[in-house]
Amino acid sequence: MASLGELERAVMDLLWAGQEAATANTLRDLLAQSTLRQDGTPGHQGKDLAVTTVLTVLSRLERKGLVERERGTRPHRYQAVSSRADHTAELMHEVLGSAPDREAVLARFIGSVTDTEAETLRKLLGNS
Amino acid sequence: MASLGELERAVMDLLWAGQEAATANTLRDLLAQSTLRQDGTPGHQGKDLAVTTVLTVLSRLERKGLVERERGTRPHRYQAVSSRADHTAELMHEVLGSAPDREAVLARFIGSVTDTEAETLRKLLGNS
DNA sequence: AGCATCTTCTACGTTACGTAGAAAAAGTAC
DNA sequence: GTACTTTTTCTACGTAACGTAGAAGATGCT
Repeated sequence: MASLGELERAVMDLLWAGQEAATANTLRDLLAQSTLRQDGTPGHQGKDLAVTTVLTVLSRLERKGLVERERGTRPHRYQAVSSRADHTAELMHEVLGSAPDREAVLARFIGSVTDTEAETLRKLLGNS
Repeated sequence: MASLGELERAVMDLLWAGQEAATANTLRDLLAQSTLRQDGTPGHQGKDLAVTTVLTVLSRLERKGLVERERGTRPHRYQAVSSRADHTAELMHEVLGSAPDREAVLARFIGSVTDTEAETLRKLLGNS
């Protein structure tokens, strides 16, 4: 239950970016603007989608357990179930768990981590 | 370029398990036996597949850059391009890289790592 | 009751994957 | 080098996920 489609991903990115729950219409509007990230990387191209398209995607994301919907409010509001960091970390664990030789995988993983990241990891592992 | 299908995965597992390059026929035979892992987890059900099926999958894996084929020998021989550990670690990096807030992801990741793994990581990060 | 808004249903095109037969290519045995 | 065997390539079909959206149904305001 790992991979997201392009649009699904774009929607999740928006939900993760905004802190509050959003409506399908809001999301549709946001998706219409081409999003450039701070680093200049193009997040996704501005697509002019029908609201129903967004709703379909949201339903699918809900079914996948990534999105939660408030059915009480009139335009339903949607929000990510877990933060992007949580979700991504979970994914990483899934990937790690897919191999029987986890230690070996970790070794390779650490081998190609940036210096900064290594430093972060040391701190996180609580040893000076 | 991350996800593999069930059969593709089974084939990769066999290639990763065996050290030598294998032929499609060998793989077909191996796939015919239900594989149980040491921990009792069922690796995959023994499926009696046509050789052409295996060949198709191998071609696709080659196209994806996961498998290398020796065209010189008569029954072509196939082998994994990188070890499972390498491949998995690479995947983990891909996942990690998919988030803008890598540090945050790492924090969550470390947060749910087993004690043994944490120990391994400390050693790997080379600080006592 | 009628209208505007929102949601659900249904649907179609595309692509990945599991699966394999038909046909082509390559090597083997006379 | 012709016939046979083995192997590979081509082509193809069914299924499922995803992008996409119209039609129809539900909900609420006036």
